Amino acid sequence: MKNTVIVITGPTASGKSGIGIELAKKLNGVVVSADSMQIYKKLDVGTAKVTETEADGIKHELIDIIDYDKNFSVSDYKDLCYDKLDEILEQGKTPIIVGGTGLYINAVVNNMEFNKFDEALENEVNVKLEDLINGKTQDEIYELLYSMDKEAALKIGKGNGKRLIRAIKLNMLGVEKSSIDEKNDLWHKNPSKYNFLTVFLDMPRTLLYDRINKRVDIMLKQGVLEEVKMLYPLRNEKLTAVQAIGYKEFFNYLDGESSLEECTDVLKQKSRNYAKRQITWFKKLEDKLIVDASKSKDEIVKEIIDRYNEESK
RNA sequence: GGCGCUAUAGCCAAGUGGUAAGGCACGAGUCUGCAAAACUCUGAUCCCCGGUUCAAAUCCGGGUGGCGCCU
Repeated sequence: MKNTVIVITGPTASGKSGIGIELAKKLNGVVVSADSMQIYKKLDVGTAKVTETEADGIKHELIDIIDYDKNFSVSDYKDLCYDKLDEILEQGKTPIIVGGTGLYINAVVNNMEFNKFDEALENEVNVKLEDLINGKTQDEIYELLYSMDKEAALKIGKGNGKRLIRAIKLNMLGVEKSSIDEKNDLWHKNPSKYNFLTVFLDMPRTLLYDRINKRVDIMLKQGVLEEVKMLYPLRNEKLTAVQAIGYKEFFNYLDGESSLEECTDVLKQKSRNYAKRQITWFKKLEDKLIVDASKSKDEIVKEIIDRYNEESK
């Protein structure tokens, strides 16, 4: 019989962390984070990491696993996550995945399979790709992909440079993106060795936006700016951590171009925008338990545990 | 009280006679290795009334609201 793994998702500020901890207390659980920014060390306040007090003795995995000047990918995440799940299950504990990164959740829940490439080959391709793309306009890059893999180009569209380049790279590595897409629909559930109980914490949009705004104010009081200053020297590097919401919005303030208040408003705005994108993602998850996150923590936890007991019978 | 300026989508805003640019927000959505990223889609007949004209957001008169100045 498959082990049941609880997955708590929801937009930023919907209360995921707190629910995860409560569940872990009741189910002898360990929290496994599914957050593309909390994996970075030292980005604490801005990414709303759980504090030691909040964790209250509950172990959290896949947080602080990498330096912020390094890059990381979904594929890495999925492998690490499955390892952790096994480790926790072996100890007879309950793994509880908690996080808001849609792609990461999807990779785990739908057991997405990523191609493995030889590292040397990949490095070689990276260099060639650089030459190939250098100086080209986006339209030209689109044409290039169109000549290699028409279907993929049409699907991605002219505007999305990032994905066009990725598809070209895949092609150079000997894989047609369009053929992968055919085989592995992003939303197709590949069976995995786990039974996932996916929970989506939902609440009225206005309430959520209000909570987000308030949380930003709290982050400021907790000293995000210190972390912003730490990241500031790296602002022009191509690093994942630099794009985290909660930091880049204050770079203009440090440059002296905007006031602190203006930057704070921008951050609130960006956080709200992000929450909306997250919701779009989670709405599409299959077989999920939708819980009204504006209810009390106890009620929410009870609802989830009832369902959990039912599923793990 | 007088004089001047102004009134375009939720907000900012272009357009000064031929039938409403753009940006942001909101909403909807895409997503297979940077994903807290990147990208796509979606909205108004132009404050009100009257006039001039084949034709007005665009000109004229009046009204109303806002802004500024003056006494």
